[in-house]
Amino acid sequence: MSQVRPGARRVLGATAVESPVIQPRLRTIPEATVARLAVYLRVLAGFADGGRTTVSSGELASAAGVNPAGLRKDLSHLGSCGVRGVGYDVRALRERIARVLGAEQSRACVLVGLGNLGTALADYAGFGSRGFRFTGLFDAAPDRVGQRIGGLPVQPMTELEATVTGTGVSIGVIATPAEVAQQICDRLTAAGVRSILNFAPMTLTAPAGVDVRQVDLSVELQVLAFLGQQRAVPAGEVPA
Amino acid sequence: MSQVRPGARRVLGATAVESPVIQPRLRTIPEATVARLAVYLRVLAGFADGGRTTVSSGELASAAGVNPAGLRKDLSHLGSCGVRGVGYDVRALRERIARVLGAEQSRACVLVGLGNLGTALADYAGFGSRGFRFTGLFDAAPDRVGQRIGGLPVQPMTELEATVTGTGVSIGVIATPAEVAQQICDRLTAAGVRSILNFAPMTLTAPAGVDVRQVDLSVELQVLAFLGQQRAVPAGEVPA
DNA sequence: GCGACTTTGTTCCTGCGTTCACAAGCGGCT
DNA sequence: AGCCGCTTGTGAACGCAGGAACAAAGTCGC
Repeated sequence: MSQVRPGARRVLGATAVESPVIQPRLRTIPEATVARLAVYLRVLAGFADGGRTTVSSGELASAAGVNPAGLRKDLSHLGSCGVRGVGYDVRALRERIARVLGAEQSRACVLVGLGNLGTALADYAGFGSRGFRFTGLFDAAPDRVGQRIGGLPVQPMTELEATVTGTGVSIGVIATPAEVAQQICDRLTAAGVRSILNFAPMTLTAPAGVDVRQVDLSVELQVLAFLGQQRAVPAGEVPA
Repeated sequence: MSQVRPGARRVLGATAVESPVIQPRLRTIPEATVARLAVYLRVLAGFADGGRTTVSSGELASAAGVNPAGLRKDLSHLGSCGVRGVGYDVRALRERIARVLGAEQSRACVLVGLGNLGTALADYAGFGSRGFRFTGLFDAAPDRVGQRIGGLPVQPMTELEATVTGTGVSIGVIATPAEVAQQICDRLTAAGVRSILNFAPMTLTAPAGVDVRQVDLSVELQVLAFLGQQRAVPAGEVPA
């Protein structure tokens, strides 16, 4: 099971400018760990809803689909938070992870492109409960402008820059056709957006200092198809 | 990229049951390479549409957003296909990658759950052009049954097993609410589906031999938010 | 025909991620 | 109060991925 993973395997965090006296703790968290922390957060919400107050690493790992030892190592990156012999306090761990991921504060996002996928994203309840809120929806089609999706009106593309600079947007989401994705990316970065999530099947180029994450839904399907094919013909060579 | 993926970094392919005489070539392809091959395939389609007949590793790597050396290493997994001093033949390389990924043959898929996201997936043109076709759309809501989406009628859940066994479905896509995702997964696996792509924010458990890939859209956003936060406060410690 | 340039394919190496295994610490029971 | 069992946290080893550098090979120009 993999979360989309065609990504840079770079190590996150500060560039090791550590003052050795003040900061004995490591300040870098691997990207793979960050992605799993988000999953743990979701699983912990389920445990909390079920009334659990403590969980062991084994239970949590099972629910998240990972190795218990790896889960403990992931959690060790944010300091000791568990009690030996007992486990982890659900509430405290949730807050700790949320704080590290920055999910405690609401982050303003804009969404460009409200076709089927964009509409699904705007309506997706999972974003709001995880600290994200859309402050602007934009589309180039005149007949989409003015529609309300998820309680927010769709605005024309001309308003993009004003909304970005006016509402302190930190993340831009692109769900447009591939042909215009690069152009949207340019406008977003020019307006000051430094984090972009791209759903268009197109490799974006952005200035240094801008983080771009690519989600290509068909890539996931193709990896799955490869796995299935490999399983079907385990010893067969690719025909000439 | 990462597409989302906090995932197993397992090596795909046969379990090294190689007959040393017949098969001198390695039979395993790393999962990360498979994901990138799918991206190369998309980029190559763009070059072909532009009339190009040959490309160098540098051009291809630039268009795909990867390192040229890494690209050549990826391609070396499927045998020498380039000409030194010239580059790669666009057409031949496309066919080679498509064959390795199994994208040359049309694969039957079923899609369960036609909310906003499911509808977006059913309409997504990128699937059809990459060797995937939906042979069944299913939803539990009576008012959705009978609607035509992407030329296909939505069927009631009761028809799921019959369609799976009748049309030789190899991949099941789940886009339902999280509460029923596990139940759908159980029905799909019971009906013989051995590859599942899950968009519900819920960790699925499946029998051994079934490949499950998880795509959680909010995980991507949270990784992006973490990157942005890390950049904003490079020296700040998490407050107590 | 020959030399030089271009580009591939491979090899080495460094670093990260994952896993296993064990020591340390805490609660409960007697 | 002391012991036992359970769970965390960490240290070490292993395997994989990514990057750089180099040799092989083919083409273009003279």
